Amino acid sequence: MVNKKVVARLSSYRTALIRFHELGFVKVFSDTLAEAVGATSAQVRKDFSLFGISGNKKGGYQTDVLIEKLQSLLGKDRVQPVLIVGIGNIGTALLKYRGFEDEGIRIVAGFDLDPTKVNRKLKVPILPADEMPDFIREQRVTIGIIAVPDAAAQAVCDTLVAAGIRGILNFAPIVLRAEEGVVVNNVNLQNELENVIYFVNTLAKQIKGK
Amino acid sequence: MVNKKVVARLSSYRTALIRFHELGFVKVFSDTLAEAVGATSAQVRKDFSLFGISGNKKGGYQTDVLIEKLQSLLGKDRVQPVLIVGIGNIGTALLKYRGFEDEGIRIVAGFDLDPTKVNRKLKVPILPADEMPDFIREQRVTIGIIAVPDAAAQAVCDTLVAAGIRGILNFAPIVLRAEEGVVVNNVNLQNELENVIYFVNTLAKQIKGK
DNA sequence: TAGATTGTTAATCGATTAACAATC
DNA sequence: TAGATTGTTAATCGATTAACAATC
Repeated sequence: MVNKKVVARLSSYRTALIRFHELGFVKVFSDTLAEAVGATSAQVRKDFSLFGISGNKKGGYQTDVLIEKLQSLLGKDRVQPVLIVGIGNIGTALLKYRGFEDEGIRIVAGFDLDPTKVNRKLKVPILPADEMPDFIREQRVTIGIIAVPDAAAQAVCDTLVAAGIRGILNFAPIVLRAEEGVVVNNVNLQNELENVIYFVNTLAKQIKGK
Repeated sequence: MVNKKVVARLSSYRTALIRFHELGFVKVFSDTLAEAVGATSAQVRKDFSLFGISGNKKGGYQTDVLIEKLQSLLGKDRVQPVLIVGIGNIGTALLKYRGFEDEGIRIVAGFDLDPTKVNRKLKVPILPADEMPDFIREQRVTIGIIAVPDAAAQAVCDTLVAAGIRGILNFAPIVLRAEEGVVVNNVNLQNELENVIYFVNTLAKQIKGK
């Protein structure tokens, strides 16, 4: 069954493979790939078989063919327009991040309630929040990033979905409710950091306890 | 067994509980909490029992007591010093993010190779990369955030660990190798977005296919 | 008390890994 | 051919959920 975790691994395989390809590898074994992404070779083969990707018995996988297949699975064969709501710290960082463009992800606009942030002349324009629904409909954008304060996040989510957004990457630390058929992925940086802190402290205690 | 996922849920419970507390809730049921974080009530109770947190049969959990316990588990009872390596887009966003301070996370310094980014006069100073090891040792920092380009990430990781860092939040899209006892959490924003794109595209195809 | 909720055990579900036949 | 690697099935492992006795 295809779930979030499997697709995340596909992304990792892809990143690693591109690196291998740049290093001149023409073929790659499940073993090598597994090592690069921190998985097992069985898992690599299992994942591939799930998507009908096959290699050569004894010969491994042909790097370029494999990359091609992953590209297509991950929608890299065409440009994916994405918009960002909330031009604060995170929103700005993502807006400026040059790496997306190479990866077929195009940030098409930013939106913010604060009129002083609006700037239509930028290559990626920052527009007033109330222009969002029309923009989404006209440009047929289906993916959005929410980087607003948590109190505003659900309302933004509702507006996005009503206008036609089908997938959301959410940085606000709340569980967004959206209708069936809308994909929501959450990134909670504070929790991630807390997680690290927890394990560092627990390990430190364990060592002391010995 | 305590794993990353359980601790991530503790963080979510905590966030939700603080919200409940602000709304004046004196007690909360496993049911209510589950709903707020998108889990099941059985899971909430299971998680709590794992950490020896108990409530009152019939009476649920006392909000303030519960928050207190989670705070202590998650290391919120003291300030956690954290440093950031790589003052690019993400690094800058995290450096500026005001929310950490309220959460007991103090960004104590940023580090970058680029001398034009160095600025010792800021409240959170940005220092040259080569001062990192001494800084870590002198200030006894144990948590670091890596926000450098992927080609530099492993070297930065090695330097951090050698100087005494025990936990890393890594934004570079590679698997970092670190000795046993060092905690590494990865945040791969590109993969997260790719994930959303994948499912949006697959769902769209499914609907068309019908 | 009767009803509701916890805490925990057992059952289920899902994901990962081991193993090995097929085969290049 | 002999050796190595894939592709897949079965076994294992771990996490989630269901269920229910205890009890407030």
